[in-house]
Amino acid sequence: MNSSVVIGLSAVVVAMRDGEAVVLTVRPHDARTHAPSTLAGLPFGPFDPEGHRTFELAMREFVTQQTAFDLGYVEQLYTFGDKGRDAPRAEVGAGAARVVSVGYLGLTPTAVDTDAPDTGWTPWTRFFPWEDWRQGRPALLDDYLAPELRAWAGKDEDRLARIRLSFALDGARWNEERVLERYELLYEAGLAPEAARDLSRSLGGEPDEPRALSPAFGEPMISDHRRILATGLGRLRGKLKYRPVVFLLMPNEFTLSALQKAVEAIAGVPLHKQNFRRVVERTDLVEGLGRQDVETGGRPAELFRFRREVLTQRPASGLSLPLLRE
Amino acid sequence: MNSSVVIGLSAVVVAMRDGEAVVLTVRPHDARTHAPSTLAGLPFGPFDPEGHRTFELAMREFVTQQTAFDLGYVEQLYTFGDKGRDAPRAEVGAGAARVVSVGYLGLTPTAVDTDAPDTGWTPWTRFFPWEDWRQGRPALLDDYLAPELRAWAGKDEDRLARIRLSFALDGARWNEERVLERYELLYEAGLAPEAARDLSRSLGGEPDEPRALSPAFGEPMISDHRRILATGLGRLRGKLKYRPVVFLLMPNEFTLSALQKAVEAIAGVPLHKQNFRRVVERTDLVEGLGRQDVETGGRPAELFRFRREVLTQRPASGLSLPLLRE
DNA sequence: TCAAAAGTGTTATCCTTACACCCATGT
DNA sequence: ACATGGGTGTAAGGATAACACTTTTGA
Repeated sequence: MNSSVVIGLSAVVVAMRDGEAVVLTVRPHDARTHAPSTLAGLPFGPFDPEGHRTFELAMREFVTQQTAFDLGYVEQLYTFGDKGRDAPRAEVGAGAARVVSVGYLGLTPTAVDTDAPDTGWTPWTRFFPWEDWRQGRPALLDDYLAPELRAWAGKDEDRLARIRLSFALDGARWNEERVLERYELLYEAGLAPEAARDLSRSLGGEPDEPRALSPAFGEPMISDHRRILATGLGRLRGKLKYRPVVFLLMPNEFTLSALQKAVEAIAGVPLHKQNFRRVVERTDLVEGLGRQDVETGGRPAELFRFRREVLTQRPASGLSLPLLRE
Repeated sequence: MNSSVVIGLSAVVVAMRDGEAVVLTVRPHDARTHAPSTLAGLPFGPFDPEGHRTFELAMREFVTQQTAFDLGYVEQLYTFGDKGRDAPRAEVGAGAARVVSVGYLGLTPTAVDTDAPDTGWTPWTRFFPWEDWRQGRPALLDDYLAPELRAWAGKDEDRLARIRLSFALDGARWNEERVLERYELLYEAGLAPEAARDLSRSLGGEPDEPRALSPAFGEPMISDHRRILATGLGRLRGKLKYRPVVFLLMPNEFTLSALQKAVEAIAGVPLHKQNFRRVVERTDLVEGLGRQDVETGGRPAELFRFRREVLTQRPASGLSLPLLRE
């Protein structure tokens, strides 16, 4: 049989929904039983070398098909080609082909519900609960992750150093961008259910009963989708700081608090209110509209809009993150 | 015939050689005539879905095979899949397959000559002369590129804005990171010989006699290799600022001037000597060795080494670029 | 002694951080 | 009136940018 390569495209589509950052997820149906998968996945599909002129066009087509949803901003994330972590065959439906996944990041201001079945918006915190530091250092980090990671590392100094740096143990500073590094460590340590699954599949045996893991380790996803999601979140967190991408997630008019909430929801850290305002105003990226928001409580807030013009005028950087000390 | 996908891997391998930044290039032989190509290319090869476990391992194997050279640091750049810009079939040797190229960036401190035939180190300035602002704004920008680009844009305001921003026309500030954007604009405008070649190939005709272009437009490369190179240079320029990657290009011991020369050669901009020193010293990334360099002229300089330790201790950012005003 | 490159010192300015306080609305 | 969230002012500290100057070598 002629072994070949199949390219799978997956999308991390991010939006804001009442103050929370959410990703578009699907529950694909099993080829035999037609039951929807118990695990969530990202919208995905095979790339057709005949029909599709570029990856990006193919991407947009899939997402619209599967989710009845039109993508706005799109960028390529990474291409994964490791053996043993490819998408299950059934999902792509091509004989004995090796699957290579190209991940994409999409941002949209409208988290509209779709009629498409088994499609919905899920907060990313479900998949990476340890990444949310908005209420301070998450307790589950020290209670669940750290002990297991330390047990895995044993006396291996290299592993210990990686754990400390990635997960901010022993006084190391939290770096919110290293989402992928952290997920990969958990995977390597066998603390992601995906790891056991991939291993048993590559050995050709029946799937192991996955070790019972606390919800602290996050909800697993289909195939290598959690890895792609980690890549997307990390990229987005980095990009926030040097490109005005938050605005792609905001409606046309928004308050500064809503903007701050959005940045916090993505970056997963609490920000200093006054200093955040200053940062935003100094950059000239927004413009007050003079009008005010109908309130939820407290003094009404002024509405602002993103000054799209800046994009065509100067290189426009993003927003620095003025952290709020605990 | 069963149309399929072939994955091509290409490497942008960068090193320093007497103060210049150089990339590893090959001149592949024609399948029929066996004559080496007149155009330079990057080291590349097809990915074997059977034999290779990961892209990165495959990469390292190719580069070593083709150039008798071992890679150090490696990172993935981007995956290109556009129809019409794939590698010519002969190069990869697979029937009617669609070629997708995965580009990689490699950094090495030793620009050793290899015995491998038709392999060598080429300064990147040959391919992107407009990217070198070390001697001030390059004259060829205003003399050759700008007029042609403006002619192409005509009255199209969107194109004009892109040109102005990318190429720093009409008072816009030069942003050294946007290497790919600039190359893509030149390609789109038909000012890269590759564009005419790709167009004639996709129309199935005989290759057009490429329009005679001044050397100001840079030396073309095989396939989409100049695009991959542009991606690599842009990525490296960005990375300089937030990761200590320059040190991967330096020998174990170096002077601060040599370090500055290296940063300047990569970033393509002149830096302010005193302020550069301050930046380097403040970051604690280097350590004086007390010993001095045997000189080429002038006062001997102290030798420094990169403090590798920092990498395992804290997140370690790169070096800011204290620009030297003209 | 002079050119060339290494290396030091100092200042103004701007950005970040931190703290304290006032304002407008709903209940 | 008071709780809630919106919004302002200001001062300290650190980083950057710009300037001028001294030191050590080889020719």
